[in-house]
Amino acid sequence: MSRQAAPDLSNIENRLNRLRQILPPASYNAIHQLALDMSAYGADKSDPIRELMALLGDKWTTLILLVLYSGKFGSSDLKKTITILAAEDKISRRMLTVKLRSLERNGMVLRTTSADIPPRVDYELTSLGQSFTKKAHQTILWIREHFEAISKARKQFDLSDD
Amino acid sequence: MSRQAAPDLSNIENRLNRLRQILPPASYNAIHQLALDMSAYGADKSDPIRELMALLGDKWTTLILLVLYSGKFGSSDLKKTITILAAEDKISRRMLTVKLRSLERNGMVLRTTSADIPPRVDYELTSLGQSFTKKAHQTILWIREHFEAISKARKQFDLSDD
DNA sequence: CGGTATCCTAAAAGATACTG
DNA sequence: CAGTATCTTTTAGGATACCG
Repeated sequence: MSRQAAPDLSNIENRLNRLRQILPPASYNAIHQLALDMSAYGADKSDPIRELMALLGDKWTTLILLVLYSGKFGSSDLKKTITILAAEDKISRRMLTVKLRSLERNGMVLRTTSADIPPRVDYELTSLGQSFTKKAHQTILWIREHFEAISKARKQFDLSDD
Repeated sequence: MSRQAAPDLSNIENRLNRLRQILPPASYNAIHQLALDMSAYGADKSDPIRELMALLGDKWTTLILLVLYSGKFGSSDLKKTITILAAEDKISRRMLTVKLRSLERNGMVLRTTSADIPPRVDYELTSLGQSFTKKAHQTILWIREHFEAISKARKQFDLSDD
């Protein structure tokens, strides 16, 4: 349970005190550890938690990660494979580059260029990226497993309320 | 390993065939099961996988879920608590409503209104929502645990490239 | 071709005012 | 005060043309 890099402790204490003032004791006790866990979840968009969660939630990143989880890909094959998996919703070259760069910057993807003719660019996951992708995959499998319950809730909501 | 609600099997077969044509056998074999897992990851934005991943990735939903994980909250306390945890970046009433509605529609949140004076509205997680929140929490803890590696990768990237 | 820069559109999030 | 409706701002994503 390493909680390294605990940022700005006095600020956290301050926030915990304010929570204690407004919440009933039961809620406060329940939220105490959570508040510590979330202490890095800040307003700053470049905060790793915010940025990586945003990546997982955007239109393409998760798909890119999952494809790369099956091995090293050249740019062209990567693009084609993603398009097929995404049910023919083509990823633009720009978006592919933008998302790969974010992943590379966060240590998830390794980009290798060869000076051959024609020049070749390959992408693969780092071990960090593989571990991250496993987490994403687990979440997706959870959603698939609960498909039915979710669909049922949607139907109920759409009928009763609107 | 329930894989219920397998959608549009012929379409999946079709896509698998096209993947086999463009990929080297090793990549194709590695991606086979993945392609099945992702077969529901479609262009349709209301697809549960896309929608729920997008929720986890947006600015407020994960925070809302984690707060509600500690119990039932009235709307006002929920708003205050989120603001404190989000380092004083206030959530607007509109965004709180929008995100809670999405969660309610997907079966994650239960909303109860009492006709008292003054009227009171409470939000709490369903058991589905609790399970979903655990997954989100695990991902966040993963990111916290790998904070250092991520920061290091960022510094390296920012130095070398720009 | 792979990547980037520029421009444009669409969607998310915030501000504000209104309703009950 | 809880929620919604409307308007504005910001950002993600796509189209296209250009550079290596």
